[in-house]
Amino acid sequence: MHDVARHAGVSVSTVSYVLTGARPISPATRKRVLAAMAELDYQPNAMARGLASRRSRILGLLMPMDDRGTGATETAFVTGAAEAAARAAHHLLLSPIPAGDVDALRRLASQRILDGALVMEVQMEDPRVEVLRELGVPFVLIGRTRDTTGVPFVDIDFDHTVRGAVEHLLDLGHRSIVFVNHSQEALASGYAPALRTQESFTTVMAEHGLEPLVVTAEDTAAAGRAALRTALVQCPGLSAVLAMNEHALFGVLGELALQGLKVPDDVSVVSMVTSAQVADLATPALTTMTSPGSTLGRLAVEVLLRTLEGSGGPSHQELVTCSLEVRGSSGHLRRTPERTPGGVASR
Amino acid sequence: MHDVARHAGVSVSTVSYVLTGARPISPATRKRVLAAMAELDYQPNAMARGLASRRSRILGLLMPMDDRGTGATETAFVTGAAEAAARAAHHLLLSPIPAGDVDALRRLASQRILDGALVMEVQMEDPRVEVLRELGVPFVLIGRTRDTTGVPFVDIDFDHTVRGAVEHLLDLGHRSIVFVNHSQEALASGYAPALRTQESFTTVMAEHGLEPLVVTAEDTAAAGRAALRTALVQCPGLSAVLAMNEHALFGVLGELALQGLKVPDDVSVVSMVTSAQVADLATPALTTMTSPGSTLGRLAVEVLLRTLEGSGGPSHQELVTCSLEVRGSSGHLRRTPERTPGGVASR
DNA sequence: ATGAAAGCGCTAACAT
DNA sequence: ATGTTAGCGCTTTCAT
Repeated sequence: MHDVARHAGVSVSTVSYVLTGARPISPATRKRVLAAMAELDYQPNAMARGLASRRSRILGLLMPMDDRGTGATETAFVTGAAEAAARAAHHLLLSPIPAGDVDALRRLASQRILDGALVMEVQMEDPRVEVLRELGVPFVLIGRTRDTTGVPFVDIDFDHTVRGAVEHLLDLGHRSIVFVNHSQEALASGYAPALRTQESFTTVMAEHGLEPLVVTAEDTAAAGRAALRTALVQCPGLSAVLAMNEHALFGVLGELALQGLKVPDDVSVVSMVTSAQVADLATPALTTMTSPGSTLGRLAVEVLLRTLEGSGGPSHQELVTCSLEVRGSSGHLRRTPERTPGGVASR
Repeated sequence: MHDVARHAGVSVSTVSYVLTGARPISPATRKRVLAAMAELDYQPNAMARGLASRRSRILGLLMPMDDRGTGATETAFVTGAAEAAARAAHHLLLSPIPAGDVDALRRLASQRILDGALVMEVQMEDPRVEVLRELGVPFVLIGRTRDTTGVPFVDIDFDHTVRGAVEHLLDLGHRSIVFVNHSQEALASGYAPALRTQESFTTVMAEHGLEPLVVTAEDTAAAGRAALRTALVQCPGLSAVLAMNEHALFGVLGELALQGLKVPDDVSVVSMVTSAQVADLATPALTTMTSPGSTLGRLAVEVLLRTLEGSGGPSHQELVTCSLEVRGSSGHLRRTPERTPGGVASR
């Protein structure tokens, strides 16, 4: 920077000010400085800037890496966030700290390496909120806690998503709908998307005077197969599956085929918060409430950066909707076949 | 840090030295300093350390986010790398810079924010190698270029992977094997895994005196379906599919079902460099050459950190194998049915 | 509109 | 084994 200043015949502070834009510089000198920078291939040292300005230009992406958070939907968040950060000349620091490891987060946040944080895999009661607040690290949740007063977040509108899916199935004439959710443990641990969708499902079904059948499953195909068998026992007349668990859903599809039940002729299937990529893997392709993809990540970064700028205003809260994309896995209710519970469909 | 020093009755440099371990400290004073740190909840300022030591303790994860690089296998790399970095008290900075954007990489590397870089989505001729070398940023490739002399890397042993898969199919009696690869464009752009596996496949088949049938497909189910139809036209007696393209493979599976061909009774299927998670999505579950998961990412970080420590030695190069996991999608050759090319199997 | 200089919070010589 | 101090390369008052 010293060299650039000499090269342009100005002081170092002037060079700094054309870099930061923190005070007006005459067009003439600015041009000379810029030229000198280009000439010398000058790039400001990030650590020095960070130390002097107390702004690292680094955003933390708090992404617990339990395998649940690792689908195509989450990857899209990351992609969106990374690109938005890059556009704003910021960096993204990926931290795999588990949601419950308060000490590790405290250590990270105390290092003053982050200007702000994006919190993924948010739980209903998430201890990270309190830690970040206490340590004065601005943050935006990708997801939301149970109590969202004063907490900035962007999240999927799960209620809207469930309603869209259920109404699609109702429109097709289905009345016996089973909801395949994540595992009991996921629910117990406060995994918000599972809890919220389940509650919405119960509510919506009740609104239509229908019985809300719910089964839970680990995120594996085997668990999905078992879940479908359970569902068929509890409701032999089952004509539609609504899933909040992609991995289990592929097991459900396999089990349906095994039982001789055709999709969508015998059973309609809708997968919620699912990417087009994943929808495409099944045959027929899955009707989905399509996850917002990179939008959510981008949005989160934009909200966070706005918070860092000025603000003081009310914390930004925003719900993004999933949109219904009808593919081959859902269709009109055809018939209500007699079925042997838990066995092969009678012919 | 000043406060900690006073609290412990020592100088700031002593505090610094217990932090860095750069010179011996008597057990007694070290204990006092540590106690003072704990007492005051002291955490060293990362920017200040970075500036003074010229070591940011940040590793760059250069991960171009074209959608190809976004499967479960790549996610596992990231997980492994993140955890290894955390264990070594380092951070991971996620950069989505495309492999071809030399300027953006130059800008990033010149900021001296990275102690080193992990390079993902490596191309056969990758311009990033030259840039990083020129700017003096140590790096390890996850993948490898065509010419690997003097370039540190960790990669999958694709030749071993292809041999394992082909030999499994040969053992089962299959002779008519089609290789479903990534798209023509991916090959043309120098996507190394696609090029290497295809070459190995051709070689191995030739070694056994067999015709190497190869079809390419975009990473979509639709392309996979089309690819299978093409393959059946070119080789109606086809009894096995070997895939290097997960997305297309699910299309292949769908098309096989449509054509009335059962897996594995009529056609055996093996997917290469595939995670158990993805293998499980299909019914029956896919026989795979299972990708090394988080190992590769962890290894890359360890190699990079070792390079940063001392080094000077020969650049570390390591190939990790995929191991055969036989699931339900592969079985003994049963028969060679007469088939109507491109149509439904005759019965 | 520009310059001079005092830090930012550490590390690492150079001391003893 | 510990202390003293000069930077690290910037930003940002306080000047003019």
